[in-house]
Amino acid sequence: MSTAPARRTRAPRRAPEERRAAIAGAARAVALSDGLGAVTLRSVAARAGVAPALVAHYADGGMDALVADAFARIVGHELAEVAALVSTEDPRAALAAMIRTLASGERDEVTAVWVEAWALGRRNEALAAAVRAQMDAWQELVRGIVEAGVARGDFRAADPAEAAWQVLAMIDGTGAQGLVRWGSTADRSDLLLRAVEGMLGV
Amino acid sequence: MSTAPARRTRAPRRAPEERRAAIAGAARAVALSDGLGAVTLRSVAARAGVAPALVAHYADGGMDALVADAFARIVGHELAEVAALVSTEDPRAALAAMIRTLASGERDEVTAVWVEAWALGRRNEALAAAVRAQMDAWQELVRGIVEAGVARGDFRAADPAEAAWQVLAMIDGTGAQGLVRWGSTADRSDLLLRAVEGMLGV
DNA sequence: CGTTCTATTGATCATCTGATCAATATGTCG
DNA sequence: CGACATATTGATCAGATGATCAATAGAACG
Repeated sequence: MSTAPARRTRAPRRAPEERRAAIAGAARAVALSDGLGAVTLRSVAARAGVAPALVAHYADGGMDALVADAFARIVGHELAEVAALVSTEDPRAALAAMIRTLASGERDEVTAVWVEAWALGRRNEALAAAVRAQMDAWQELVRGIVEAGVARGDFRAADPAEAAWQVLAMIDGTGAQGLVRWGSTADRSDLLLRAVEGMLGV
Repeated sequence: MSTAPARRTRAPRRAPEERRAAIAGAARAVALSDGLGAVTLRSVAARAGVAPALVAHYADGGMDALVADAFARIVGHELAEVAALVSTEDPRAALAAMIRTLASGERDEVTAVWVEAWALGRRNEALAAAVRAQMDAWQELVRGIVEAGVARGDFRAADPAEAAWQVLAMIDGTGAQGLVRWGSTADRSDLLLRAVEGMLGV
């Protein structure tokens, strides 16, 4: 039965920056597949093919910082993706494209990361700071869309900054609900798009 | 310095149902003050003034079930409170009162419990079931208000059931954001009320 | 080749988790 | 008062967590 405890061969020696990046990438992968709460010294080490002590060695601010970094990388990547998707479109189409992408159901892992970040952020100050930063970045993106829409007369919003927060709250709330309720996919995007367009007076 | 490890006197013998209720109450208290994730065998035992083994003895479905029960009690209590607050008012006032209450900032602990429940619900099926049940109950309450408002001509909503989900998503999303962003209180209620009234065409 | 630097590791620690079980203490009933 | 039923407990287990430190191994350089 070869109950071999999966002996690991010694990891090849790497330049510190390279190893650091590999570990950060492993943390990101663990967070996406098993959740932010599963980002532990040992799980990250296993994913990176490295001894747990090495992860501790490179995690300067402790595991809290590594978790915060994994969150920032995941969400930052998603933001960049959506920003690229949205940049060329006119405001209404951009809003619809963004919502369709975010609620498509393939992003459940990212949504779960967001929800876990809000929860864990209460006990992990580094994570809380990262969450605030990413929320600000998202709000900026949405505000830009709203402002463009208002300028064009497509949207109606007295305060685009406030409207952006409202849109994000709607997106996040729907996503959180979907985590426990609708298994994976779903056409939550319709529900969501109608609500947001209602809020923006489309 | 009396580093006395706080020796506990033996807990007085109680009727099983009474003890069961006391333990459930302790779990509720721990969840409210330290979060759902802090509801552990030992923390609940300490709060109840009882040996950890006794908590395990009375937690029939394991700690998962105890956590789910604590969640259901907390959220169910809040629902009953809000339902009572809202029952006599006309729809517009009821909606405003509900939102003012929920976003008042004194409910941050309950909001945190919701967010943690969404996160933990992915690994705790009993909790996930409780979350679904409470979401349904809330949706029913909101739907009632929306329907009354539509009947009266105060609100405009093609599908009150869908509108209720949208209102809840907005409330939940705003609450989740507030957990990490705005320290405790805040006049999120204004932001929230304006958004919801916009959605309902007030 | 031999030396040096350092990336990597195994071992270990203290602490936490949920859980089980025999032993004990307490209340009740005959 | 004595015996029974059972609520309660201490001890203990296996597993997981973050973290530290001396020892090791590998590569680069003289």
